[in-house]
Amino acid sequence: MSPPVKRTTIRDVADAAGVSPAAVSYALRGIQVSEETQERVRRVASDLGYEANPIARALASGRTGMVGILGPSLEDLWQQRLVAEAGRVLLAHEHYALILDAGGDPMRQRVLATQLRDQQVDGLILSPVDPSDAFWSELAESVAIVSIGDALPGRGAVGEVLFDNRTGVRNALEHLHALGHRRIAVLRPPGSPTNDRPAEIYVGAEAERLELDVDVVSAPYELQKATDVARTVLAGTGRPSAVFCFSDSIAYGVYAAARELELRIPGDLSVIGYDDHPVSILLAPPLTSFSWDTERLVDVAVGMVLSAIDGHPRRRRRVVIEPNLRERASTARRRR
Amino acid sequence: MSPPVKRTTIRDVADAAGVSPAAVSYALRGIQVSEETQERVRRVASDLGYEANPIARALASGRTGMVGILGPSLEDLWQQRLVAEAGRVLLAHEHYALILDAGGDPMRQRVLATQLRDQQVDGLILSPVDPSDAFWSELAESVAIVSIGDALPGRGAVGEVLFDNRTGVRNALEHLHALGHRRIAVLRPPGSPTNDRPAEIYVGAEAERLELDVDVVSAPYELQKATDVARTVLAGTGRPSAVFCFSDSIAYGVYAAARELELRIPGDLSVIGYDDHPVSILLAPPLTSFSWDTERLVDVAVGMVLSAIDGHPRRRRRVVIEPNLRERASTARRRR
DNA sequence: TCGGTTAAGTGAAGCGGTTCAGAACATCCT
DNA sequence: AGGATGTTCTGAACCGCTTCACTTAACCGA
Repeated sequence: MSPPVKRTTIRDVADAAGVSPAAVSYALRGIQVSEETQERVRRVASDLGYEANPIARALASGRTGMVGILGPSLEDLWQQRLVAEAGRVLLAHEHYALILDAGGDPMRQRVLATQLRDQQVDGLILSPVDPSDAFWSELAESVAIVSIGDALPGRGAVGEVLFDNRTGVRNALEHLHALGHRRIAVLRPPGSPTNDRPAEIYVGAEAERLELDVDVVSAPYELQKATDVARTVLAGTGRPSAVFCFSDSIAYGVYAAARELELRIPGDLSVIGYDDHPVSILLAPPLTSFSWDTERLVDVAVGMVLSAIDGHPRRRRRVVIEPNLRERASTARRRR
Repeated sequence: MSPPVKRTTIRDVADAAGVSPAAVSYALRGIQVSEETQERVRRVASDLGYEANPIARALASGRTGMVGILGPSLEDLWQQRLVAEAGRVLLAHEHYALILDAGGDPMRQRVLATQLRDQQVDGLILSPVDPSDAFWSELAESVAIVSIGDALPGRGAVGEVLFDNRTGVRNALEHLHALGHRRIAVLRPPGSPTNDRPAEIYVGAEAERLELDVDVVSAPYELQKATDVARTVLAGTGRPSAVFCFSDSIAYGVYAAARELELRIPGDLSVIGYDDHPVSILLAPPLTSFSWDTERLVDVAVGMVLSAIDGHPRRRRRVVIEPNLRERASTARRRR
């Protein structure tokens, strides 16, 4: 590897074109020099197969062209989709994605975010973080942050793409209520240690309004662990007749647990997911879930970081994505 | 963003500790200087909250600490898993993953790989590439490459993690043969333009041996497009009674198409996948598939790049992963 | 004709580390 | 005692690009 093939540098191009390195630098970026020189330099550069060294460029310009993407756990299928899509969009805008996941540990998420900042990423896209943690707004001081899913307090983030969780929760619970379900479990991913996530507040409020007996339980994204949690929830006395999961991945765990316990879906148990992952429709039975326009979401989020990086109008933008209940076969009227 | 917070540099630390910048550089990496000085420098550094600038370090040392991971398409669930896992392992070894996907276009894969090399990644992990394309072995001259799935010709790659596709194909076809299937479609991801992928050769040989009527068709990873291809395959005259897919994602497309066409699985159609993605077990019916030890695969692959990067024994290593047929409910005896 | 603009291009100083050659000093061996 | 050897640390030259301040030359209007 890296044999002594001397990389052609900007100086080589400068010499060959009979101009200064500075001129080459300008020419290749199409500024400051005459059309004529630009043309000539470009030709020489391509003849020599010159490609600017991104590292040197980053050091000199202070911009790396990299955007960090940090989600709580890439075990979650939806987040996998999210990062894949984001990487694609970033690349289309000549930026690279540095993708990290916190393995479900909120503390680790902080550490990694700091690391990413120190790694000199130009921007950061954070998929659900704990909005009550001041750490994030502080971090936003030193790097352009776009938050997905949760609003960051203060004037921190340069952009926010939020889910209308309140509506989602309402629709889900109303749907289950209408089907006769009264005892419902809500499985949410592990989040804030303080337990005061907005989602939970919404759940409480709606439960009260609809006079539902709702239990909120934290469940990891990992299929195996989610299954364990679901097993516990479903095996206990006073088993809920319906489960609402804040992630399709978690709902898959419920499916697995239900199978083990020989509970039929939707006969014995109704299940609702969140995210509407493409494969959810292929499950047995197809999963009722909330869908978002993920592509648009990613487009918007990436657009926000990039424009912030380019120093564009700092006006903070907030986009709210509406949930869309896809009713399929995993929910049914409660059997008595 | 990036307010005028002057980063603390190595020089600040040097001044504060009363030594030269060089000494700090050495001390922090634990070489060349006395224990005593190391200790002192470390203390000062942490007091000042000093973190070495990775970009500057990369420029000076010629090593970025980044490893590129390039797969044909992140639409494929298994590849999503692969990169997620690889990113995690790399991070554990203090390296970052630069993840790209070629969107199913082999040509694009070449372009991106070059880009990644120019981006100064220390190593490259390539998930299936066309092994007959000399481009890859040439690229291997200038960067440490580990190839997953296909062998690279020549003494190019520093490592290879191969699937024993021959065995996989044999097992799959024998399994279907034993169930009475004679007319079988094989769906493989889009690969080499020259169509001489080993997998195809194996298929041909096995088909001949077992006297099977096998049709090999190229199908994209994307669920929607895979469904389209599957629809065509299943709707034609002389419809196969079984389909073997070289990726679970593609098998999902078959499921979707079968549903549309009202073909029952496994009643009217047997389906075998490849990769055994965790959710495949939850499908209706659970998908028969080949499983690999993905975690081990990733560990090995990452280990190979890293040791090559560290200039360790250049002996090229080749590991072959054995397939493991997980027989589930998507295959059944052929109805007559 | 001449000062004032403007456009095109140059030189050199960084960016923040790493690393090589050598200085300074102590230690060892004969 | 004196050269050989070793250890610890320093100075300065990079790594390859960007960018600021400045020079040159061309052009302009009065």
